[in-house]
Amino acid sequence: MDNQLISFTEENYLKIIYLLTERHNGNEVSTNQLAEHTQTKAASVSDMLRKLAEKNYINYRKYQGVTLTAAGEQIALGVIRKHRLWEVFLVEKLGFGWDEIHDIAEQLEHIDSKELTKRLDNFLGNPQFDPHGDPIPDAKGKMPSVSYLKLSEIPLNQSVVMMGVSVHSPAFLQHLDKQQITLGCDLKVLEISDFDKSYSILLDGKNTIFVSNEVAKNLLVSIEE
Amino acid sequence: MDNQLISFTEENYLKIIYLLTERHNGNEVSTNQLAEHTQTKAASVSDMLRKLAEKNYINYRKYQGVTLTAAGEQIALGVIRKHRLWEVFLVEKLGFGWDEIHDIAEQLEHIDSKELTKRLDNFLGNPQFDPHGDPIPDAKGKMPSVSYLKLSEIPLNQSVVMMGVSVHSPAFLQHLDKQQITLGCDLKVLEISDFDKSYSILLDGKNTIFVSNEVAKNLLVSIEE
DNA sequence: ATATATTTTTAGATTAGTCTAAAATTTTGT
DNA sequence: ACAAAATTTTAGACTAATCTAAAAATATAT
Repeated sequence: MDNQLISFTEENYLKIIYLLTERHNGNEVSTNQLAEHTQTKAASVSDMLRKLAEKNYINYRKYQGVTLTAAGEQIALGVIRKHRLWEVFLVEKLGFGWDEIHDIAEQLEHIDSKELTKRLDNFLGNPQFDPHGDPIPDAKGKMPSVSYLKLSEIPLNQSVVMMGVSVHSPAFLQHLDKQQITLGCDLKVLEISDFDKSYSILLDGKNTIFVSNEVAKNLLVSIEE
Repeated sequence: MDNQLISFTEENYLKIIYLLTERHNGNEVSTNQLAEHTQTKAASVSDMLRKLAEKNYINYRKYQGVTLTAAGEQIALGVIRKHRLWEVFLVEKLGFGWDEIHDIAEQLEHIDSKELTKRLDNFLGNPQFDPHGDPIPDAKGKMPSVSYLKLSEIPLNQSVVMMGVSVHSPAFLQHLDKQQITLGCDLKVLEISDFDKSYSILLDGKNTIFVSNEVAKNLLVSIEE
């Protein structure tokens, strides 16, 4: 519709490069990492990197990994914007669980229509965050600023609000559902076991729940003002 | 998601074969017709027909055109169902005009998730017709029965209700908008000009409007009970 | 520091979907 | 009915995205 210059596949690579670069605090992304996340082989990734570099979407020095150029980042942010808006739609309007939406949003993120994205954004009330707490870039690609901390870095007895998750696997999200841990809930770490580093947590000031260290590391929270 | 056996492109061919067969009252669709509607060349269509026939989605006798098998029809109906449901979404929920939605729905119709389609259908109130008046097949592929007549076939002074359009081009739909002809409005043909076969029509019992024969042929109506 | 292991790139193939040009078949007009 | 016109299919080629296997570059470990 709006643009035939970039393929579905190229969009995917740029999105993944963006997300992995972010995860690595701006450091280059390697060929093997991309192969893993694109579900292809390293050889295929190399080919695609050559192509994306030719189109000036990435900075690529052979054997040294890649980062996005400004042009590539804009495309990635557009895809991520659509992905996260559709996730809001799926949860808020269609009643999907946060563990069920990723694969559908992976498809919807490639629908090409500026007007659709704009109207969808409005229909949803211009949300700033998706159902996993991830920030939604605006139409110009600007991300809402976030400063989440891992629950595992919070001192004992400090009340915090649950803001997001750093893992999106259905298994993890379903585990949180079972424990009634949801975005916006109140958490206070009462104790960390010497034995297995598991956490005793006061949930919403009412119930005490127990979570593993693995869970605590992947809960993103912020301190109440 | 639900099925990787059929490509985006194959789905498109099956959908187009369905719609053209319907338009020709069940008669075979020719290679050239398909080439025109798929925006490809006849040679490409021949290749694809061989492939679709191998997969038993179409009945294909060389040089004789094609019809869908039961399997092919089910796939086509699924795509058409999604296309029309998304069109309802775009108009009813996002406020698009009926002239703006086709190209977006062409993309959305290939999103693969049974659960999404089911929830979308519910969210929209299980509509039976899309914004152009076309019937929406149900989850099993059953079409609501329709018996529309062309306005050009209706006797003078017979009141009818506007039910659909047989052309979906933005230009035609915008023309109807300008004349305030919308689905559900009341139409009565007062006179047909001997000179140019243009129609004088009483709209909603209030205003007299004039439409060309070309327009009258593409307005689908039904007689009020 | 250099041999070994790992990672990345290149070379050469494959598949899906498309194309042009030419051959085959069907339709049409007299 | 048959020559000319139109349609459809086949043959051979191209592009995008992928693969395996082998070569090249980089990283690691004693």
